[in-house]
Amino acid sequence: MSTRGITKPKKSVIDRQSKESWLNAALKALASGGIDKVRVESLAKNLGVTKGSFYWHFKDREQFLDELLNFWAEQSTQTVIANPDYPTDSRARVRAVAEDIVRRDLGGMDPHIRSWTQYDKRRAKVVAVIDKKRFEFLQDLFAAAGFSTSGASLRAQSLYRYVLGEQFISVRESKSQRLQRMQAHVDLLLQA
Amino acid sequence: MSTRGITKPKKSVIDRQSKESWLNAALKALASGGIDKVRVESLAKNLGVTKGSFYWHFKDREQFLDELLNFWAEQSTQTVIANPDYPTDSRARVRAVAEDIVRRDLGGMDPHIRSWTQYDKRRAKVVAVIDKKRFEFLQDLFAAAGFSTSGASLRAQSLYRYVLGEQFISVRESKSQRLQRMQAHVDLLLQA
DNA sequence: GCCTTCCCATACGTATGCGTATGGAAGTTA
DNA sequence: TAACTTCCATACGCATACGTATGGGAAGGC
Repeated sequence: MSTRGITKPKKSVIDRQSKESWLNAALKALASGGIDKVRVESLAKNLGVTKGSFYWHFKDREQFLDELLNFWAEQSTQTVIANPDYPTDSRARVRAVAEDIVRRDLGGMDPHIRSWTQYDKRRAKVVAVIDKKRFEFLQDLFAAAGFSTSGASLRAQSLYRYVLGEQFISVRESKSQRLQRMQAHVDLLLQA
Repeated sequence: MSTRGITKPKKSVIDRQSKESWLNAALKALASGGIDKVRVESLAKNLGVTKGSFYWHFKDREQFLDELLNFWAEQSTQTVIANPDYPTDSRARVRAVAEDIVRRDLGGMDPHIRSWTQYDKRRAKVVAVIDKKRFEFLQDLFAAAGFSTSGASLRAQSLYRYVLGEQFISVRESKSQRLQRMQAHVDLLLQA
């Protein structure tokens, strides 16, 4: 995976960049101003190096953006599926997950990722895989809460669209407001 | 508004462009590949003219994009608020509107507009105004269906986020599937 | 038929950003 | 310490796209 092999981190006097530092800088730039702000010379400036470093670590910008997308995808699945201890009660679990999504702002990178990848079929497929994983996770939650397959599917879709849609609303509410809305929404989904 | 005054359309032999033809071409380009595909020389090629035309009609690209956003905003409010004959029964009206959103693909331009404007505070405000109008429209619908102010607000938010979220899901379903899901979702919202 | 206005073509200057070539400094190994 | 590897700086060529300057053709008024 890494070009550096399995050698130790190499603490050096001057700043040396790794692939990860470039990718993290890119994620930050992406979140701040979209994919248009992810420019090699701009990132280099932020990192305090020059393009020379970039083109040593990566072939070109295209390949770099591919790695960036995978970078997000890996983080994304980790934070959703592999998660801390949720309640054992199935309905309480649904609520806990929903609240966690708002509280820890999971999916906060989504609008930036989707705004970028929606016009690129190949990259959109990567996002589609994430969508599928997340959806199935939610569906299982609702299924465990006693809903039928179709009922759980409907509610999972509804919840997922709710989360996605929230990210794109231009008038952003406070976190507490969003949390309250989410709770009310989940109540609606769970009641029948 | 227009630079051409109130003179007649002037049918001429060769192709002459109006502001509207540029804006329509821009909307098409925007939908096809995002704001990055809205380039003056590219649009000119599509219209069969050169940049000379563009810079006669518009000051520069920035001002053009402002007009483009307003162009969308006007169309957007027209199609949502001023609408055909919906049922008089309040609950049936909610359903009809929801179905209409899917069927006529209202909000189909939204992902392109939002992906573009989300990093621009000034332009995001324009979108926020549209959000507000749409939301109040939906809230009134639910309020008329017998829900309290907060209950109608919650349901309007839920429905709006659902619609917004749907546009950004990478795995696009068929229109009939989406229609079915929407109906089920509205049923959930209306039942309590 | 001429002149004015409207609308566009052409050519140019400039800025940005990608990718490459090459040299060199820091760290590693022998 | 000499050779070698790793990582980056510098300088350059090139493509894209904006905006401007200028000229000119077409349509309508006189």
